[in-house]
Amino acid sequence: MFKELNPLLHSELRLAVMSILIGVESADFVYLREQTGATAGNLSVQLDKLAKAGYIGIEKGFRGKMPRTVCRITEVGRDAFAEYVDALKSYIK
Amino acid sequence: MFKELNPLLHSELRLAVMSILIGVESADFVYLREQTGATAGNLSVQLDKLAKAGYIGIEKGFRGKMPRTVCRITEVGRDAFAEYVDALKSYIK
DNA sequence: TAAAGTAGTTTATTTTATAAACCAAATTTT
DNA sequence: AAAATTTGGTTTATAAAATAAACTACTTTA
Repeated sequence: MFKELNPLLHSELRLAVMSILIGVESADFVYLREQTGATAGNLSVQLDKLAKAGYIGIEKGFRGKMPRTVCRITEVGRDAFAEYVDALKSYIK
Repeated sequence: MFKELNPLLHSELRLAVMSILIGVESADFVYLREQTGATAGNLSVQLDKLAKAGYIGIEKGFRGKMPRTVCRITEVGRDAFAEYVDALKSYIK
């Protein structure tokens, strides 16, 4: 009757991050923080979880002299997101 | 950009319960437990939360000699569900 | 009448989310 | 050129949530 909701994606902030990343080539930490309105600490933790699941890739580098964290969705992440959206539909229609 | 997800509805079990109740006149505890696959303890706790928020009404009575708990969605619950679904769309499309 | 089943509730444990505190380097102010 | 502030984060502590396990109360069956 109801499909299971991937608990990693069933979280407001992680879902927002994935929602942004699915629509862009890449996005950096500051952009994600601004768009989601999350605190840096919370964002840092949630990005780690997504990365550990292989849903996103994280590259740490520098823009000039300042550190810069760039995130990108992976194919695995894209699939998981699609499946999550599909599962959601069993609840909302 | 992203609408806030009502945390009371952003829970797999509570969402499943609301999803069932929105489509029927009423449903009893056992039916909800069977349809959702939840444990009785978990269901009991989550129904309480929905009731305290005024999203569902709970009537306790008897069917013959056995206790029977009947749940029904309220107008407030219906509205909250609709708003939640609308908010979700800001993440998944 | 003892054992097992039904319909739940309460309590305890685990997991999760979030905020607060912190760090290192860069930039700005005085 | 120190001192203070800002930037870009991470780590740690706390609060909240989900879940399971244990329990209660009553009923049915053997």
